[in-house]
Amino acid sequence: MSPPPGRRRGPSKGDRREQAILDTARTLLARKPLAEITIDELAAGAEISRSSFYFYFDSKLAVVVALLHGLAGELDADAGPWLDGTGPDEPALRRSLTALAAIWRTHGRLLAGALAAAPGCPPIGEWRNSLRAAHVSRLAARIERERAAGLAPDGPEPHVLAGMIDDLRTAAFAGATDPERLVDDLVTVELRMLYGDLRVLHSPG
Amino acid sequence: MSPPPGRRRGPSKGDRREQAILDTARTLLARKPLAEITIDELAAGAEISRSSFYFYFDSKLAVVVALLHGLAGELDADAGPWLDGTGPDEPALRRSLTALAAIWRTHGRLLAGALAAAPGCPPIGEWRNSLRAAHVSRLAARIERERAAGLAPDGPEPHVLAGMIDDLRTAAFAGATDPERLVDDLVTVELRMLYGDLRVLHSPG
DNA sequence: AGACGGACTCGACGCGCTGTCGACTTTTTC
DNA sequence: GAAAAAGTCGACAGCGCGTCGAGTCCGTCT
Repeated sequence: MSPPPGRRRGPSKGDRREQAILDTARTLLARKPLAEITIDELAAGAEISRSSFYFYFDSKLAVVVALLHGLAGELDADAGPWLDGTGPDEPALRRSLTALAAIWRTHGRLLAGALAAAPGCPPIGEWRNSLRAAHVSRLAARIERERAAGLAPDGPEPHVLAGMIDDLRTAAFAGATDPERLVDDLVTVELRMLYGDLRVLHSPG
Repeated sequence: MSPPPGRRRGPSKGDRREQAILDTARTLLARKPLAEITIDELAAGAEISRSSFYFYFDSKLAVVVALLHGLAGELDADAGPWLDGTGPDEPALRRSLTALAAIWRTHGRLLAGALAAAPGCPPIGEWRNSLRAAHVSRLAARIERERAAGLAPDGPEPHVLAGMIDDLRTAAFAGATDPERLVDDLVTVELRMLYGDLRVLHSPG
């Protein structure tokens, strides 16, 4: 065949193998948790020997990192209008959370596995931290704006509150079998966390 | 020495060894995460060989389960007044959370390790689930009472909301280096989740 | 053509940790 | 003081990981 005419350099054999490993990982993850997947299986799926696997990736976790990087962009999808907006803009928040739920639906095992492996695997830990930090700092900025404008009540230091919201999302989605069903409740709860005021309630009498 | 006179049956040699394993586990856990602790170390700490360890426990996780059972009681400490009370009783909630924080301070590594091992280790998973279920159902009952009395606004189905609160606590404490410092913020946030009303806010003008 | 080098492949090895087995010693019991 | 129960251990087998060095394939340069 020799290098195809029109374009120089199609994907080399190695590139295709690397892809095959990634694909196999995705396929396996759809079927079982990360912890139960072995390098043998990954290699077998790509039709190479276990030792050849190491030519492409340093470890199973390195595969996960590669997979994760493919998701980095998607994870903020539709979050902009909410994070940059103002006021208890319920529809914007709902759109943001709906997009997140969709990701958790398709990549739940990957995300759950990554989260579980994060302590004890620096690269994954850093990935998680940087994502979390990005979200937290944007949300914290929003909280500050809202408070300064008198739109939101005082409360926990903005970064702390933002962190709690991020944690709540992660915990909720990680534990959910049906992410989309959580969205409405998450919307309500997050808005309360941000804007909820304890009005003194009418005790009976 | 022979069996001591007054009381029948002091702790047998085996009982003491078992204790020694448990103690070693506690000690090691104070120093490093569960995942980095090996059966060898546990056995060495109790001054027996690795194979003798298996006489006492089936696995490292079985030790964790034993440790966990010792905590089962403490984990509800001081939660009664809050869970059985009524209204946004901030002091009661604070006391409950303060007690929880203290447990996370002393047993954080154990709890974090257990949580990480829960998927993939049925006994630990069950332990976690039963604890969670107990808390969730008591809290959900409280939510129902409050709503029926017109003291709390409507919102997510009580069990779902209670679950979110439980998740939030776990995530927050698991990630914290200083659990006690979280208590005040958690109090604020939980009260908002339960009682927070979105009053329509004065837009400027 | 032929030599070179980089991309790629693999079997064999050593390691660390797990869990089991069977034989042995110690302690308890009657 | 003999039988049973409790406790102890070394040796072994298994699994999954990561490494090493030898070998093949393939395009390039001269």
